[in-house]
Amino acid sequence: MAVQNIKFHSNSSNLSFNVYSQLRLKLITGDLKPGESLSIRRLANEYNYSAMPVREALRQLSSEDALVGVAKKAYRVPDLSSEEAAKLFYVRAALEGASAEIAAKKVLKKDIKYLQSLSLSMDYAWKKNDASSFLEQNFLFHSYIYSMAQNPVLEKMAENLYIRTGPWLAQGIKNLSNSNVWEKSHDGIIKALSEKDSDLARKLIEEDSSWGKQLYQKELG
Amino acid sequence: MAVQNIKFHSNSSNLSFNVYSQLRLKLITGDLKPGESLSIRRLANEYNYSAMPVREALRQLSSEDALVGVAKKAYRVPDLSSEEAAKLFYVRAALEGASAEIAAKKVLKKDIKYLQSLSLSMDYAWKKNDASSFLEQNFLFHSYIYSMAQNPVLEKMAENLYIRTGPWLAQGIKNLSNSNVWEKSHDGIIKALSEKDSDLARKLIEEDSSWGKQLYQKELG
DNA sequence: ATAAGATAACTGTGATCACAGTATTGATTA
DNA sequence: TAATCAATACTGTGATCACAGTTATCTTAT
Repeated sequence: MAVQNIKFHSNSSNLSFNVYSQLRLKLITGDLKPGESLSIRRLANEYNYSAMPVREALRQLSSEDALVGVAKKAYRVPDLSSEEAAKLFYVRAALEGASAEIAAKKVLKKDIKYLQSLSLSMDYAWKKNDASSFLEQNFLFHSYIYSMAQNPVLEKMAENLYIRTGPWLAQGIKNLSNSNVWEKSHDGIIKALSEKDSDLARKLIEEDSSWGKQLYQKELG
Repeated sequence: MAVQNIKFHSNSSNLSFNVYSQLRLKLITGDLKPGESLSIRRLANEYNYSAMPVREALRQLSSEDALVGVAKKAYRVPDLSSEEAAKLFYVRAALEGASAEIAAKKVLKKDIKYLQSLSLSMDYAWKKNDASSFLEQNFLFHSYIYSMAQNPVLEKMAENLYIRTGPWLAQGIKNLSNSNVWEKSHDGIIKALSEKDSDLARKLIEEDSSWGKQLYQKELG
């Protein structure tokens, strides 16, 4: 299961955590679209769980602002304004840049190898037009760079921001997957990291974040 | 009730949110000490609520890493190592600095007035040796600066980091409240803000964060 | 007196029900 | 035909129970 690839944040052996992980993945791969509404009972039926785990998963996601849940209305995927999304991408770029800068100073050979393999898989997925797989591995790529900085605080925040930008990034990607805007910018990032060029790594990662932002804005017209 | 002064993050009219807010305040004011364990049923009895709202509040706090909750063991206030705490203070200082820099460019007269009133109250609380009130208003001071940057993403992250450093800051303050290390550093911050000196505001806020860090480290020595 | 083991008192988790708001549907009326 | 209002089907929230794992206590044996 692809879900197993996503790194754990807390205890695994909970049903709540299962649901939480699966929903997170759906946000990343674009299975959940901005504005879409989620109901506890509906998801419980769908996954064949009881209401309780779903309920806790939704609450957790909404406390992370990955979903919005007000009063007694259904939970929803946030439907951000253009400015709100821009702020999200802005902060994400800042934290990603910081992570990459630190990561470049600590990088090991095995890190480079892993990132290269992810980049290859992404290329493959792109050519196959498998947006879902492409997006999941894009997350893994970025997430791994966060983890390289070895600052759990930074890492969790960056991941959270990625999740929140996920649905918009996905929407952008899926609408453009036939044209070839995907310029393997990750290869440049890997090169900068392997050469321990921290300034360049920061710059390129920030650009990569902005790329998602531009895709989203192009979407708006 | 003092709790009402703390700004809302999500829906208010929930029992869960009440509990959440009260616990958050207790983390800030040092009513909850590092390593202390919290139980759902115990808190439910204490607050005269049912288990459900407490349960959701605890889960939310632990998803924000303000508490830790693993497997089927009791929730606990994190008992961070010196390095972990340092990382926390480091990231907090970075985000606070960014907030202050932006805030300095958008500051209004009413903002200055409010911050001054908080600074006065803090001074009063300090002289009265009322650590709890001092700490609560310190949070409000910092929190208000986050909000001035008008970036909800940044704001929430900074607040989260403040909550997480809360118990250590509180411990540091309470053990030193008779000596007068409190140098009204906030007045300098207010001055920098009112003069729209964004670089200085960033620098002073970062120092203020570090102050808490030093208090904590002195504690360890 | 001390260590080992069983028992009892805790812990979070999952399941299910009743309730009160919210949204949608459909009928009724002008 | 279109608008208004009642009824119905939804929503999250709160309460309560059973369960299984964890921690503490107390007894028992050496």
